Amino acid sequence: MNENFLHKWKSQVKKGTLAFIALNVLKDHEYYGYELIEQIKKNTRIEIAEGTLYPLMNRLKKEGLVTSKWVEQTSGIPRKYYTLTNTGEATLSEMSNFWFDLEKSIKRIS
Amino acid sequence: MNENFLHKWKSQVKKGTLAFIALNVLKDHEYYGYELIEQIKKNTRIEIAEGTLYPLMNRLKKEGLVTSKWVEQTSGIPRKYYTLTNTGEATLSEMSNFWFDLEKSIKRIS
DNA sequence: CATAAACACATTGCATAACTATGTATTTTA
DNA sequence: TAAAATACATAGTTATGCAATGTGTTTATG
Repeated sequence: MNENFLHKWKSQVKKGTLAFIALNVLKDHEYYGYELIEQIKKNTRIEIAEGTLYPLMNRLKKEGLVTSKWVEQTSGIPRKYYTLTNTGEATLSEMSNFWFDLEKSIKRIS
Repeated sequence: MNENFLHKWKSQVKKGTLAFIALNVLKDHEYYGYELIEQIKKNTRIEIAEGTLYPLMNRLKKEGLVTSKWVEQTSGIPRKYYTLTNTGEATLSEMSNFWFDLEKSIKRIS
């Protein structure tokens, strides 16, 4: 029923949500980009395209919410690991407040 | 803490969410635009600018999720009332599934 | 009584972010 | 030896929230 609208809508809902999810996953563990995609898929069944994740992580880095470091591998391509900063943790906390308020509001009307 | 990022982020989260909220509010009651803004504010504390709501309702109408009818007032400007269509109800139901799945996923990682 | 605020509709232009497509390069599997 | 998986990245398209602006009516207020 209105498959096209639903498809577009789901993509719109991901705006902002993906940043929130990525920060949450990085909260208690550091991951490199490709691994983050897998972790998010495993934990939330949400599939993030690489073309979505890498620009997202660059934005989060630019905003000072995460830092990154290159880690050379004994074999293969070096991996870029992301860690939450203090600002990142504080910001995530505020994001959680907003998110759970929104949840409650939506439960109230649905 | 990163007030600017938070501001932008909240605006991004609203993308898609506002359509979901508007449809939910229209589920058991028909409202006109200006009234919808008030109802949403009252029930969710979320403030939608008029420049956000009117284009949103036009999109929902174009997608066939709502219909609208002008109602003349004995005094004052005529009001445009919105009603959910059958397609709108069915689509809202699918949106709810996606939303509550997303909620659960985020609870799992936060 | 005049003026501001609230009511009620609408559009334009900007900023942001997800997604598709594409690209590079290495390693593993079939 | 070719394909798939790993691992990074960017460019262009598309959708939507929001500020600014516009029109016109009704109600409150000083």
